[in-house]
Formats: sequence, C-alpha cells, structure tokens
Amino acid sequence: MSGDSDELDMNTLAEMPHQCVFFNVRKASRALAQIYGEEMRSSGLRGTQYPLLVAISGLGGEGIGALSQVLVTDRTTITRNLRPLIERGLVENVAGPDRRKRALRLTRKGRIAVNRAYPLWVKAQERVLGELGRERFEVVKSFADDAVSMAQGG
Amino acid sequence: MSGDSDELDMNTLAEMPHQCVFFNVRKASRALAQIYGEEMRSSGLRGTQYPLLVAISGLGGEGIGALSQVLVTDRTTITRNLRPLIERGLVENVAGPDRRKRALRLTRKGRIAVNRAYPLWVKAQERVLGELGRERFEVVKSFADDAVSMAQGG
DNA sequence: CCAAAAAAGGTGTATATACACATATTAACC
DNA sequence: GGTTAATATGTGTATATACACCTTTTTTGG
Repeated sequence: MSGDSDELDMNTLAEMPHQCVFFNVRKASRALAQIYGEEMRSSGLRGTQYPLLVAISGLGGEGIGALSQVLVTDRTTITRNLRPLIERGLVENVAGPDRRKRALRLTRKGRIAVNRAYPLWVKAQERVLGELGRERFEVVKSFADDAVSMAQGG
Repeated sequence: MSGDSDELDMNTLAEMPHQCVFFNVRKASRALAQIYGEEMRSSGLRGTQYPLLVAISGLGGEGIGALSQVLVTDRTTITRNLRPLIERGLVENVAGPDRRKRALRLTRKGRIAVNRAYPLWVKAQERVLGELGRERFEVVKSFADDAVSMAQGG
C-alpha cells in the first residue's frame, strides 16, 4: 500500500492547483472562452470582443475611462482591446470637445457586426446556462462582484 | 419620467456584459489576479506562476503534455508560461530518454521559491475564502469543472 | 493670467492564452 | 527494415491583461 500512497501523494501534489480559487476561476475562463468562441466564431467576433462592443454601443460616445469603469477593466487593457476593432472599422475613436477625452462609437459596420453576433451570443449563453445551471451562475455572478469589491479595497 | 427611462435604458445596455457568464468569470479572474498578485508579490512569483511550479514539483520529471493535462491548459500556453521560469532558473527543461519528451523539474532555486511563496499563497487563499465564502467557492469549483467537461465535448 | 494639480490617454514591456503550422522522434505495420 | 502513423514539442501570430512611465489638456488657486 505504500506504493499506492506515494502515487497518491504525487497526484495530490500535482493537483494542488485545483484547490486554488484563482486557478479554478482561470480554468473556468479558459473553458468558457472555448465555448463562447466556438459558438460565435462565424460572427467574426470573439467572446471577449462582443461585450466590449455592446458597452460602447450602450455608452454612446463616452471615452475610454467610462468604458474602463463599466467593464471593470484596466484602462490600458481597454485601449489595447479596442485596437483590432478600430482597425477593422467596427469602432471609431474621435477626439471630443474636451480634447483629452475620446468619443468611442460603433460604426455602421460595427452595429451590423453586433446585430449579427447577438443571436450567437444568446445561443452560447443559453447553452451554458442550461448545462451549468442558472442558479449556479447567480452564485458565480455574486462571487465575481464580491471579488471585485474585495480587490478594490472593499 | 421618460428622461429617466432613457437613461436607464442606456445604463442597462452598457451593463449588459454583466449578464454574460463568460464576462463575469473573466471579471472574477481579473479581480483575483489583483488579490493573489498583491499578496504574493514579495515572493517574486505571480499568482499564475505558483500553481505551475507546484504542478511541476508534483509530477516529478514529466513533460509538457502531462503538465498540460494536469493544468487543463493548452500545451502551447504551458510552453510560453514556462519560459520566464526557465530563464530565471527556477525550472529546468532537459530532454529525456524519449528525446521527444522533455523532463521538467524544479531546480534548487525553484524549490526555494515555491517554499517561500507557499505561506503567501495560503494567506491569499484564506483571505479570499474567508471573505467570499468557502461554500460559494465549492460552487465555483464545481462550475469550473463542469465548464471544462462541457468545453471538452462532455 | 499663470503655475501647479488633476484628468484623460498612449506606449513600452511582460505575462497569459491558444490556433495554425512546422519539426523531430518514436512506434506500427506490411 | 523502411514507409507511415502517431506522439511530443516548438514557433508565428494574435488577442487579453495590467504595471510603470510619459504626454497632452483641462482645471484650480493665487
């Protein structure tokens, strides 16, 4: 039995990461990236890009700071994530009256892309909610919100 | 009241991303990166690097494929994540008897780094579990595991 | 009005992630 | 035993993420 014990110890050690909260959340993130990515592939948008476009659409001409706050994401990350969308002509980034700020807006092409992606996002979302459970998602959601509060020094 | 309604609609649209499962999990991941990162900063290891080193330690001389399976992470991601650890001399990557495979092992320096990081990881983990709730983490954990099964075509 | 502080963004650098493609080595089969 | 399969890994490219540092513009005090 000591041989088995050794092997169990090894397995236990190698699988320790799966006890880590952060690791588990990243693991879920990778898995969901696969699922949403596959489902939305034909729209030409990634699972990560769709919410960014939706937020821009909803803010109507606000700048990167506002986006950063709404999406709870570092300012510089938003700048970087915006780049491929601007290059593809889905988003326009013009200077506003306050010339520090930039007015972000969807182009016509961007609106079309969002509209085309929407039903695909719904399908992915429904599939995930159906298979993983709406109740459990509510827990994950509150967990995420509380983690954000905690990280912000709450 | 119609002015308020318009504004509510706008806010609702801009906050739509927070209804997306994938977005929420990424949001949690970003927040936890902050928390674990801050807590573990003085160890010189990131919250993402620590579990990788632990897994290498636990597998004892296995290759990238085995690591990839244990960590449920793409093979090429492991290769890339390994690079800074190898450059810093925490991990050694030598060719094995089967010269396709590479034997990954912690160096002495790597073992020291893991030992030094361990209590910091424990502190971050305990803080997160204490503030966000152990029960809720169990839900998040099962959610992550099921998401992985789902992504793998389960 | 002007100097200093604050606000808004961008860039350099580094890591995390993974797909498509390429390479090397071993195993399998006729 | 030599051709082919399968295995194990690396590389090019692209996105996601954020810290440290820098520039530009506006606001604030005096």
